[in-house]
Amino acid sequence: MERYDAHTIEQKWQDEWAREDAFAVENPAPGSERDGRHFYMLEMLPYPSGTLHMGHVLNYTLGDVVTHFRRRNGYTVLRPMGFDSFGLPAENAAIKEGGNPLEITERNIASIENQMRRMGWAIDWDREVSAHEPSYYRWTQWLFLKLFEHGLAYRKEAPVNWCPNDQTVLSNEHVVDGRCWRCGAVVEARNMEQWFFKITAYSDELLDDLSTIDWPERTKKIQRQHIGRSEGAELIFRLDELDRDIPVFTTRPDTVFGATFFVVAPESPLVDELVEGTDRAEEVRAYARIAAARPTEERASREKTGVFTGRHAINPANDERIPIWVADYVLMQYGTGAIMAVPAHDERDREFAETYGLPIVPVVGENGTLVNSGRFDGLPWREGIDAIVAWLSERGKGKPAINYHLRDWSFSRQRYWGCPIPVVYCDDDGIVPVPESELPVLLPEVENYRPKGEPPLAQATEWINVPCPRCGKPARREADTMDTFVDSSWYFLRYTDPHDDEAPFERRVADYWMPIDQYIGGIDHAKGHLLYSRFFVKALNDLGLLGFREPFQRLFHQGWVLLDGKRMSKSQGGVTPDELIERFGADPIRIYILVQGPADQDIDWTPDGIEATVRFVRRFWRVVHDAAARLPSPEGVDTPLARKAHEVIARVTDDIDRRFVFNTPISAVMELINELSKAPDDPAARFAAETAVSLLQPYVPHVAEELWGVLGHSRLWETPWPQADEALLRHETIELVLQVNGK
RNA sequence: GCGGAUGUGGCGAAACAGGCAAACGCACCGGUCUCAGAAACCGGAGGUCCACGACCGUGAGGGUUCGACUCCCUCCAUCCGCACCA
Repeated sequence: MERYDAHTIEQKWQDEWAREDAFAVENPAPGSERDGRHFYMLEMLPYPSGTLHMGHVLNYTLGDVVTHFRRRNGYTVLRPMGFDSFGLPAENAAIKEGGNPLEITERNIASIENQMRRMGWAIDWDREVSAHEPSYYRWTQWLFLKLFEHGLAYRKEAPVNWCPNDQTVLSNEHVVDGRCWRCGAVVEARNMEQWFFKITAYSDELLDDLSTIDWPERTKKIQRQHIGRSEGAELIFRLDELDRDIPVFTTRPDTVFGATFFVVAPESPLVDELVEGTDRAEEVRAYARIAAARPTEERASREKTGVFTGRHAINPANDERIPIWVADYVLMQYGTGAIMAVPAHDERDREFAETYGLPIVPVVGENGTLVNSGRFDGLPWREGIDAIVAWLSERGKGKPAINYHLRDWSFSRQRYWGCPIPVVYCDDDGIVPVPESELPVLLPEVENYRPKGEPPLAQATEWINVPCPRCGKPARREADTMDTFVDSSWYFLRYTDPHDDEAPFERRVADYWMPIDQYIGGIDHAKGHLLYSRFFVKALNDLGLLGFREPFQRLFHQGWVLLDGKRMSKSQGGVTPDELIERFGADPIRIYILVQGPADQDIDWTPDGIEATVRFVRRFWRVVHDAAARLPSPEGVDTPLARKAHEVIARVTDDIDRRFVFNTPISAVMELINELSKAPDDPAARFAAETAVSLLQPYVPHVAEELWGVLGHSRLWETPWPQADEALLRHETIELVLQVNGK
């Protein structure tokens, strides 16, 4: 028996799989129907920082086990890989260390690819794509143009987060406690023209279709909460002095009789209109300017402030004149940017009313019925909602309405390393799309990646100055680039048809593979990537480019790998996958990362654990070699060891297939190995060894393949999955448990 | 404040549809082998006690049941998400 040498074995089989292109799959011939024997397995694609980390190892090993399991159960499995290769980190590295983002990115990709091969993951490398390659982002631009054409991408002025130190706009995710995540400077609010995708056009559908997909309930909850649909009414408040109506949204129209004042958001255009030409104009405008500039985080944490405008509105329910205030606790982005304040029944309104001495009139009594509400007194407040809306509606002063928290997706970034937005600004023609035939708009080389009050691309004078595609007069290209989440909102479609140079993908092919049967990735993408991708698929479906409306049929979130209680989202000293492969080999790492506990739960990285796994693999190696020296087991032999083997087949299969758990199968095979080592003379010894090797192959494909050869077989990676014999699953004796008084 | 998840030996965990709690593994203890150590192998182990056995044990308390880690109710603790959304 040779010594178990992970590196030799792993290299040997990785070379073999690469030579055979063992995990590549063909696209269907025209006319093929999706037949239920096809499986699209996908894990979220990595961002190419310098190296993989243990979280990646868990993510992709999980997907790998599923891939092998499905393949050996007769499925054709599409399991591609690519890189989310645009984005800030490469650009920042270039600013900091010199070099350019392209070189840094491509160096990192090469390094990660190498690590992925060394992990032995069964990937179809023929379909590899990277977001920064012109052959990919050409189609990102093409899809943008389609969305623009249909009004789903648009440009408007909106408040953004501005870092005065880095001289750039930050996404909401990059503002931490009101500060820039990189330099720590306090972020300012600024109004800027930005590009948006009209994701809000799909609010209801994004909400409703959650019931059609097999996702963890907590993820659906996060999306539901993020979309934040609330039903209520729009009520009209009359402003006699200006001969004008102001609508407000409320979820509690039953409390309208208690609306004792009215509040407008500081950034509302209404503010100017209200105070124009009055003696309060200066004071109110000064307040509004300061309050509006304050970041939302700060606004929420400090005491509410406000100022009286001198104007009054008419409460539509009781015709009372109520004062109009401007206050920082009212948000412009939600509803109409103005509210009716009901201090008796809303905490925020109460706080404000108490601070400024405004009247508080209760309109819902202790028993939940309406009071001080005229003809509606005595009605339970829930019934009051419909009754009052109907009554106001008859008088033209209100109607039922629905509001959402979800806002349109701002996707323009004032940074360099991203997909150029293919439009040109012309003085005469306005925003002009770049003609399809001129795609891709290539990202040009620039001198300096650091933005200085304008995006780096604005410095690329030769690139930015072009004739208008429509009239030919001098015009300028868009200098903003796209958020990287745009790239990752459709990559799974490109995988289905990665070499297509006529279209982003052929609809027939995309429809064949999609939707993804099993998607695996972190829950941190619950309301970002996972929502954006759903929006993209729905929009592209509406454009006739796809035949389905949800991208990810089943979703699973792996847990985090923790070191000293902290997430290993970065490579950490001593425990990078590279170093671990070098010390222990890929197979022990693969098994370790899954045996620790349920895959959707966080696991602690411990050095002891990996040592134990190495010991187990050596033991596995030895016990199987011993069994290989035995005579082949007779077909259908019925011994305790044979029955154990069949029981373990049934358990492992059920665990992976139905339960989607990956730790207990390893325990089950360990039990089988233990029993085999205790009963080496059992006639089923060889069968038990074959079963153990076969069942463990998805976890440790290299050593399993080698041992399969030792047992006299070949090509385990395409050998059908073992079947449990029902006859041998029955226990020969029935245990009769008698209990008396529960004992 | 709103929403969600989790709580089982010294540790990671298992027990899937209510049926012998702690499988499998770590750490630990003992033994074999060895000059010695490592490795490997064999064995032990929830707690308490009058120890052949008995009792207690799944965050706490109650309930349903012949029987509860599992189902129901009330708490407690920890973690996560959202949060001036009218």
